[in-house]
Amino acid sequence: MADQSAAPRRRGAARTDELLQATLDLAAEVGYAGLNIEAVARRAGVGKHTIYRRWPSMAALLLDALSRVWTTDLDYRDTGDVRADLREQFLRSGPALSGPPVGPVYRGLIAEAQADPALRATLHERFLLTVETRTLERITRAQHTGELVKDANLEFAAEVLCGTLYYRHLLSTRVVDEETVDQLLDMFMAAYGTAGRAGPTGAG
Amino acid sequence: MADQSAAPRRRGAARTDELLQATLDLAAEVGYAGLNIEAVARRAGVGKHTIYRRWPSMAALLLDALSRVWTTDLDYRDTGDVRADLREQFLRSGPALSGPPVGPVYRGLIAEAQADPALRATLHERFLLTVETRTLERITRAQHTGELVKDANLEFAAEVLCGTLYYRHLLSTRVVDEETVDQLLDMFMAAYGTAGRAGPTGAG
DNA sequence: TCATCATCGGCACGCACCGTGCCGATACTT
DNA sequence: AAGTATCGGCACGGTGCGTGCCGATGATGA
Repeated sequence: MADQSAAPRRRGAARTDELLQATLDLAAEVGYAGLNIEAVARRAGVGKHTIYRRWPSMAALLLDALSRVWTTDLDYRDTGDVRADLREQFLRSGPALSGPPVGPVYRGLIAEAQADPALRATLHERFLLTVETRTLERITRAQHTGELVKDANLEFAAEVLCGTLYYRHLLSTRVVDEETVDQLLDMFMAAYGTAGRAGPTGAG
Repeated sequence: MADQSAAPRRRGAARTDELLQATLDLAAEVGYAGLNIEAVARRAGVGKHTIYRRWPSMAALLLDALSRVWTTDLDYRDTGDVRADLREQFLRSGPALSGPPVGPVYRGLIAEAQADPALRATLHERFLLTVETRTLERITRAQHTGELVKDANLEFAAEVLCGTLYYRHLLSTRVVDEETVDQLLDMFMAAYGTAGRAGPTGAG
């Protein structure tokens, strides 16, 4: 409208990128409520067909939009101190997960997933499970270096770590702050850490 | 229609009960998808006004409907063995939480809560927090009897226990089975239990 | 007993969004 | 330059929302 010289009506992949960006922008502005296909089309100055040609549903669009910004360097650092590395990652991912545009999009997907088991599976596989896997990789290395006990079920431990944070973020009204993360890591290290207990080669 | 002698058009509180029951029945049949005010009205043979006069929104109706069946004796037993009592309760509440009619109603509330922060707070306060509080009470008694260490942050421990189960039930595609509960309790007891470590009055 | 009145079920409305079909215009392809 | 796929715009039927109006029905009090 204001500047039509900047809108040469892109096509194909270029339009796809613009649509994903428009979805994220709209989500950041209006939240999940008010986030629907017609709104995205209006926002992007696009016919609804242009969206439906690319994604079969709002959920599919949200999945791609989330992928676009969920490249948040999810890889844990490895300083040799597993607790410090987990702490840094948890504190960093908190605002990223709750704030715009990820928060509203994530909430939208969770909402729609409640009525769609297939979407729930996809959401779990493409995002929740990825976070768990990254966490599992990091704590597995810590197990190899002796920071964590040998016989721990780390797969489940990773689920508890991530699950607790997701529970806070998405289901409760609490915030994930430093105190939360420290308490979570206290519990984690008390359950699985080798410090302050009989070592793997020690007595008992 | 089929038998009008059994439908003497109740009023007031009696109708309210019938509407809540109809909501639960419908939720059990069609799940969260297809659960809306018009469907409840049709199912109950009722005008929409009769529902709107009682509840301002679908979410409010679902909250009351959930309260109606969420009286599932949530009180933990106290056999003196905190792990066994938690195990029993977790295994019992699993099917109750996932299956009909609680599961679909719960999913519906979670879905709507994603677009409504006030509903999210109400949901957390009236249901999630209640479960956490019951758990906290039970493990606090265990702390007093010496089953759990003195300096543990049990409030957070209760959140982790419940949060992990809710994460499984509502966000992941995994099931909460005996193995899950046992792993969760392994972690819990390893982190907070007094068995197998220096006792509160012992050395260290 | 009978009049009164709040509540009831039924119907219809405007609104919004869904997913689809059609149209002429526009940007790429050959 | 000709051909073609994609584009934006518009309109449609369908569905659920929340509200208003209607006559009927069940409770209430004179």
